Amino acid sequence: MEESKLEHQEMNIQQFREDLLNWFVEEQRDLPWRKDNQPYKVWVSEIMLQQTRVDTVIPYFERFMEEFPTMEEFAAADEEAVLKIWEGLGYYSRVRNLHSAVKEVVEKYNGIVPDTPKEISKLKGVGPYTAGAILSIAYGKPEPAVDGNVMRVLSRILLIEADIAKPSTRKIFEAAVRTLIDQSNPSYFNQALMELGALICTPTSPACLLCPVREHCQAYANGKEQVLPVKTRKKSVKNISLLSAVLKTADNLYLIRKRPNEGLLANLWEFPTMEVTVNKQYSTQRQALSRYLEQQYDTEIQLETGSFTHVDHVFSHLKWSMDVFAGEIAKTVNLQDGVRLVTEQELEALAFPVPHQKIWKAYKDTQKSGE
DNA sequence: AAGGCGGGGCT
DNA sequence: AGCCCAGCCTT
Repeated sequence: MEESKLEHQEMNIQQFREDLLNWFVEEQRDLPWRKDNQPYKVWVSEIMLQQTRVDTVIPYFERFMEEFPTMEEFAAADEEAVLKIWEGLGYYSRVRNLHSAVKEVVEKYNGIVPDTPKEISKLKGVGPYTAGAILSIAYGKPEPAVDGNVMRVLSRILLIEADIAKPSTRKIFEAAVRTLIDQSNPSYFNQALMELGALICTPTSPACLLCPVREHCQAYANGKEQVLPVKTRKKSVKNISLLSAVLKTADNLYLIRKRPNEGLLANLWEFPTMEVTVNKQYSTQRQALSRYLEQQYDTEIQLETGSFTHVDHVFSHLKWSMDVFAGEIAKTVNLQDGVRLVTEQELEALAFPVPHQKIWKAYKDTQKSGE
């Protein structure tokens, strides 16, 4: 910051705002959450957009608003419905926190989303970025909304070389935004910075020749747009080998279980699964899975000889490598808490993480081709 | 400050 | 095979 044009007052801030906003007025994308600025809609869209691309979010946002048009209706929903609407979107704690926070707004704030940084930041799942986004977009308040786009764009325009992977760096950019932000239209100013990051000032090969604020960009002037922002990289993911089973009773019911209420994929449903710690022989794996299932569910199980599918799935911090067996439950199951026997229709109405959706799809494909 | 927490689409 | 994405929470 010390060496930036911003502090030396060399930058024409008025002209920068005007160029940025004029571009946004002309070029902004037609997105479903831009039809109006209702705080509830802005809120839902901002939660969905955390670490998630616009194109991915669009259909989820449409379905969400169709199912839960008001905060009151969302607040009244049960958790299964809440998880189902989020199924496949990832980072499921987002929707658990959103549900909790919307209930709080309905109960304690008379259904009005708070409009101050202090109050809105207390809501679960509303961090510095989301607070600023809601306050500026829904309420027109001149608060910074610094996300990955904004840090990338401003690191280039202002030639800021701080490592954007560090949590503390965000404060530098918030300070910059407080100086730059257009007081008469903070909503468009914040959205324009993000839109510019998404459409022009992209992570690799930014389209500088099309950039509306190229004349204000210090990185472009110094040929540094390709080396900014500075970002240290994270280490690679851990591999985990799993064995799963699609188990069916003679009555065509499937055995599923609910994951623990915290941690990875909390409260989502899955097919019974065990982790394998060592690389064992094929038949031994099948035996290990069989023993695990019979002990776990106090029943007798006949697994088919070979696994019918293999599923690889990469998360942000680990990788699942799953071998999946089909089997029949020979005896009555002792149903513990969080374990259910369900029909196909019931199964498909519950929320499953994508790797287990892949298993189900592969299973149904084998049923189809096997007939 | 560092790591957990999804999933998909680029390069 | 990484990297990135309209981040937040816990430790």
